[in-house]
Amino acid sequence: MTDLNIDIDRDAILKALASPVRREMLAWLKEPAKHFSDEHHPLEMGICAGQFERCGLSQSTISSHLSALVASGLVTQRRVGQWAFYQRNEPVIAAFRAALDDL
Amino acid sequence: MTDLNIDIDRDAILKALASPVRREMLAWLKEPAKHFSDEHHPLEMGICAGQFERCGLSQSTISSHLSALVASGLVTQRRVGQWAFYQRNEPVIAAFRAALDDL
DNA sequence: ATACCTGTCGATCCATATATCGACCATGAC
DNA sequence: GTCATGGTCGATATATGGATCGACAGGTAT
Repeated sequence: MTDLNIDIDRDAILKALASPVRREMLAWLKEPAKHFSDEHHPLEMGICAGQFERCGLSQSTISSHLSALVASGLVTQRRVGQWAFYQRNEPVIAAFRAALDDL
Repeated sequence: MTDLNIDIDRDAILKALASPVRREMLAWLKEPAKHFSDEHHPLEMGICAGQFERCGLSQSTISSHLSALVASGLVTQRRVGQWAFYQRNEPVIAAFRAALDDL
């Protein structure tokens, strides 16, 4: 089972979750196969930043949303060459959910 | 079986084979697993250009040898992002060997 | 009204692997 | 000798995805 005692940054996480766009991104990452189909990269690597352009926002806006998610710890980034792949960080998400009980 | 009637560029091929460096590169590509170990890319994609730096030549020299091999048709190039992967073009090699009988 | 924060954009910057360029040297043909 | 050719180099250019920057608009608090 996952460790719920990871130290998380509640502030950054809540700030990250404060935007509908970022919440939707996080949801997309939950089921990559359902929302993305990248013929160029296997899904196991995570979702390539460019794939998010489907949401209609500009590259720069997407990049900043993604970096907010990464900064919060909710999402991890993996760089491969010129690409950046993103995945949910489930342990952090679980720990955050657990921490909400202390509210 | 492979088709030996592919039209090949004898001139370019012989020019490519005229250099010991290029012949060695071609030989390395024959057994990728034996000569290369790239933890970053699966061997099935071919050999990444950067891997050839082991031969001690400069990047620019390597690049020009590789492009001569590609131009000759003996080798194929596959671009993936900022990388270029190379593989032997066995059908062309076979056709060339067959064509040598007409000398 | 002013100040502040967030989201957004276009433009620009950065990082990286590869490609091209210009110069030099050695060799062989003439 | 002169010339052309091929290999080599360092320096520079290219390409591309992503990151950062500066400006602007809308909302909210004071």
